[in-house]
Amino acid sequence: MSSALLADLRARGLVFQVAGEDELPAWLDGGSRTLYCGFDPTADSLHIGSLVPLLMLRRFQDAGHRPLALVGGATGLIGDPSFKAQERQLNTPDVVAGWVEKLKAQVSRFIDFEAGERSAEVVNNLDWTAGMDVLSFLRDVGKHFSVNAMIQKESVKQRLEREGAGLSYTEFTYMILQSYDFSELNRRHNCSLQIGGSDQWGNITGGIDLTRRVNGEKVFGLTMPLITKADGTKFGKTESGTIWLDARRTSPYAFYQFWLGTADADVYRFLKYFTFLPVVEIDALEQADAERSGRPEAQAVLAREVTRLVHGDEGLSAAQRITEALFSGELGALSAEDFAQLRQDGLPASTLSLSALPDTLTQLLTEAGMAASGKQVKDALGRNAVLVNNAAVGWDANAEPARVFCAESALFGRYFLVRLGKKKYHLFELG
RNA sequence: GGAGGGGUUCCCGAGUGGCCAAAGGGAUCAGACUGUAAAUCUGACGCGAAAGCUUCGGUGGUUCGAAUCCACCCCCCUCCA
Repeated sequence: MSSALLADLRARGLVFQVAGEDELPAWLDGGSRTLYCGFDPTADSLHIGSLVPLLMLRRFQDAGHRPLALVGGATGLIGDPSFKAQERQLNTPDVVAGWVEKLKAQVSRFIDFEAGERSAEVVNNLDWTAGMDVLSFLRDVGKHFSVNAMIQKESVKQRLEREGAGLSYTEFTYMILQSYDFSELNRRHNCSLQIGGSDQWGNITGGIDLTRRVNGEKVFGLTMPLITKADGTKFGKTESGTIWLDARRTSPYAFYQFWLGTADADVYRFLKYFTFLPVVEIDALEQADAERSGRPEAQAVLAREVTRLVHGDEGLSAAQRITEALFSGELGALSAEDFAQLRQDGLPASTLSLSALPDTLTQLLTEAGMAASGKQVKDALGRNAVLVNNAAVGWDANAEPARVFCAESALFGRYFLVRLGKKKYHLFELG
């Protein structure tokens, strides 16, 4: 059963490095095992960078194992230096504690807590570090670590070698804390496998070594590859910033759109990473797309699957509803109820008062958040890239917002759907 | 504690008295071409509709004029102790 899991993970390209490679398949096949992955609270929500590990926990659970999601209430107070170019600023304990609670809830949506023996659990490393005193830490944990070995780790090397950067003792200690987590989870929960992103390799092997020394236990590690894009730009960022898992930060519609915009060169790989679709199905889809000319179907499948995983069926249908309405080019087909629904569904929207319009369109659209500055709106207006209810508006109208936004041209007497560029929409409702 | 090197517009990085709102690259935004893809080409890119206003770690100073010179302060890095 479980060596089948490993084979599938490999086929998906999800296995980057394995510690204990020779024995891992047999160990997994030998029964229901406990594994963990850590998520540090660096914000009040995880972003899609955490999606691969989260789904990985689920993949293991579906294969009969027991996942622990560790939320780093302690490590989040320290900051992981791994492959970070600079020292990070510390957040206050109460802020981190608040984020821990948010992440707990978020993480919980991806794993099953009602699965009998393989039921998932959320743990917090603050539980076993908060009460520890410095001397115990130094004598019982720190003594097992060789600084000579620690400074050899790739993850901190650039910080140690690079001119203009540095590494505080605090962040340097991060590795020890995370290693201690592994040994504690091994002791408390018989957890014997840690998974994480490839940047976590140094921390994971540190934990493996410590667990062997203090518990005398052989434990395993597995890392997933860094998600890259074919064009070399960073995955997970877009014009409007990070793609978050929290619907309040990134609406299901924006989330769906993000995946829909995946490049052809990346989409089949992403399907393997981010969905539970069988590899053979994905390969078949790739084949079909290649044989057909024109637009591939893969992006739509990817967007649908991932949006459903993160936002559920409701989030998905809201996202699809908006997408359909906006990109079908048939605004006329929308009813007044549809507009109300779009706003409900998370289409960026705001209320407009005809009697209190700003002096210029640039002001109006900038304030609505459609562009970062008036210059961008100006540029768009000058290129006929602003459409109000599907009618192009030119730069000459900039000083006369009242001409564009008048009661007569409002759809259903109250709606203005403004499009800036190809993809940015904003709904104004008279109020 | 000592010596040296740094802090420039989102990032990297030029700029050492006026020609600097500040080269170049990246990112980003818009246009063309397309398939809400990529690549390519074009334009924008401190704020402002404009007049104009505000920037080069901070505070003062020199000067007709300072990112550039001076003083003090803050922060970072390297080496020595």
